[in-house]
Amino acid sequence: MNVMPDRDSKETSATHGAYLKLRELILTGELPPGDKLKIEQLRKLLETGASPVREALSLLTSDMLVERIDQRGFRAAPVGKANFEEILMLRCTLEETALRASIRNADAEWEDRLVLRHHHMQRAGLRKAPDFEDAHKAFHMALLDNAHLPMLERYCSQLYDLNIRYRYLAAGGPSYKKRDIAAEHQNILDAALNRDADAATAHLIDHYRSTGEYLSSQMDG
Amino acid sequence: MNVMPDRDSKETSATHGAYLKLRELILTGELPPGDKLKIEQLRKLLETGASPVREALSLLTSDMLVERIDQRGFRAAPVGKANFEEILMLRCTLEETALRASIRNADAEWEDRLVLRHHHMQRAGLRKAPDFEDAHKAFHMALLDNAHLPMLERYCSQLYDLNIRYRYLAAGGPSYKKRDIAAEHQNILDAALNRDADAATAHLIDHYRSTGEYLSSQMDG
DNA sequence: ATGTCAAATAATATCGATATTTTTGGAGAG
DNA sequence: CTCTCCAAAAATATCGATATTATTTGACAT
Repeated sequence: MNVMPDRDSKETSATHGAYLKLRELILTGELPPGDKLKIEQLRKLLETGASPVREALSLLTSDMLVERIDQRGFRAAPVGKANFEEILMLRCTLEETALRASIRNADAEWEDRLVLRHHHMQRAGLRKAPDFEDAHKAFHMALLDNAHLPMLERYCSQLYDLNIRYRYLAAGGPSYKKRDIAAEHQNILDAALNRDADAATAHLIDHYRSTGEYLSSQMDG
Repeated sequence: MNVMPDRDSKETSATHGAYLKLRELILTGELPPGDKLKIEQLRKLLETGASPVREALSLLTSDMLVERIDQRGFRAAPVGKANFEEILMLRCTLEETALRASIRNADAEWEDRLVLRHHHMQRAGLRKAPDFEDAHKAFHMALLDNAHLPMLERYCSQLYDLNIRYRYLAAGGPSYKKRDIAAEHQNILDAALNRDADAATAHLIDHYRSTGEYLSSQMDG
């Protein structure tokens, strides 16, 4: 009658599962940019039907990680220097807007959230934990989420993910230079807690520009 | 060698057809905000199968016109004053960025395109043609497309569509005050042709803010 | 009356199979 | 030897049906 004693705590949807798995594969470069994504091949890889795979791919086009060519299937989104630089530029513009709005709405709960996220990120970083990537994103998104601007947050989250992809492609992993990144994060955090919007955005943008230049130099030119 | 006297502009895909039709229905308010979008109901309305409907709805979530609730189907995205104001703010920020980049790349071909789009929009407006809406969007997008920043263009296009929706919801049609809108468009065009980025963005933002305030006043508060 | 629970109903998510379309490979003509 | 065209193969898009999950209904006890 039924299949398994399934643990109800988790998300039980073939489509959503396929979405998360495919997203991971594309972000890490295991499905390389420009590659044709054949339904049958993915169906076997993810051990599910064709319908969930198709829907997951459709959802990934929203995130600009997959391109859909009508009547000709799907492919992993291509990469390039121009694309990378557009992402960098948009992140600077949009995250500055979001961060300033967040600081404008600053309150005690937000500060608590920031401190906590920062702490978790530090812990994960020191232990080289595999969830450092998640903690890093959580900290950055926490900086922005007090703006209460859901569409802007969505854009920033999308762009963040697209940027992760370039990090993996450039370095083969999340092991980009961790030297003074801790200090940069600390500067952003301190400025945000001081509610100094100018300093916070300056530090944030410097943070992006410096890692951006490092990645950009590694690309083709 | 070739196929048929069939125009290549014709899109032969049930999914894409359903996408265009559903998009239209949501933008014009025929499928009202918050409404549950039942597959079976849409399947009959669009005279197609369930798979194309599902995929079209998935694609519309990218455009933020449809919300997907896992295991509980789809619904037309809700509306609200906060949402409208976020759209307005994002449009001002993003279109300013794009317009400045467009002007930075200004050349003769772009100027020609602008003049042409503006002319077509005027013609359609005077004749109250039903394609004024399309011509209006084409003019506004032409202002931005010389930036050669595809993601930014995509965001602007999405936000433009979301704004159309509020116009229809507020007025029951595209008949918002046409009084001095022609003059506003002329000002934007002239400034762009003069490659005066400051003036062009100022006029563009004024244009959005004034129609924005009109719509905002009509909403709930 | 009212709140709870289980059966009935309705809708979604998924599967397997088929129809269409694109791509591939090779034979024949120039 | 190259190009064109047609048949074979592969892949996509779509359909119809089923299994799963959410929602409603109504009986029953409090």
